[in-house]
Amino acid sequence: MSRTLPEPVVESFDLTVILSALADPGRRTILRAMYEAEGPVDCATLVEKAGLGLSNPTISHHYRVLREAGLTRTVTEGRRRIVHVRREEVEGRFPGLLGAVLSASERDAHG
Amino acid sequence: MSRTLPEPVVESFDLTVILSALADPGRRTILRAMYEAEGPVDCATLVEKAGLGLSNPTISHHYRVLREAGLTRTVTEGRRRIVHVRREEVEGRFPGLLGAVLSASERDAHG
DNA sequence: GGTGTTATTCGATGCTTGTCGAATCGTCAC
DNA sequence: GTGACGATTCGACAAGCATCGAATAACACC
Repeated sequence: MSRTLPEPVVESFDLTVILSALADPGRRTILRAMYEAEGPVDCATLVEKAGLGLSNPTISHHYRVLREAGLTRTVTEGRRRIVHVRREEVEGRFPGLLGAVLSASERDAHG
Repeated sequence: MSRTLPEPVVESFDLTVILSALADPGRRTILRAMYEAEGPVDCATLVEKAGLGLSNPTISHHYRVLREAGLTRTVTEGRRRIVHVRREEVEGRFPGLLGAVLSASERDAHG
């Protein structure tokens, strides 16, 4: 069976939590890779694509932070985790925020 | 004499530092008050306007974080500190970012 | 110079965070 | 079942951060 991991509803998004999540360069790299991939991707592929030199526990931790902030959705699919960015919801709640941060992340030297 | 307190040049802005600075609700409140005030304001007036219940050392610390991130400029003027947001510079480096965060901050329950 | 004002620095404290190794869990394939 | 795989959880650690009270600094004004 596939199930969606715990995540906040859009009404309870907290800007402090979201910005804290975005304040980490590793998480921004993950998020950008997820954003550029069109449609859902599994974690392993994404991590490889992002190419950050972090251990699995750390990456798993970052996925959780992003998800609990409301930025991403994770669905279990067999032993994979399929992830994607909750674009419309984030955009509806905080218009322009995600786009601005991600394009800023491209310009920034450290991602 | 009036002098400008240490601040980074726009080329060395670091997105991680900027987002970390923006991730604190107190700092966002200060920044929003500074942004809404047209033209430079002194710290005392601004703090009163912002109305956050924090001690002076803490507020001073927040001013410093904002300044060292490159978001604000502080100029000493007698015993006052005149502050303002470095709008054009931030906008030139990370377009849309500041506006998105500040308008998000207005929508957010916790600032 | 002495005094009050404005803001910073110092030192301490408690909390949070990023990171990892080891152990664990759920799932698929054989 | 047994093993391998993908990912999470647990426990720990060092680093960073927000906060405050007390002390300090810079300045204006009489």
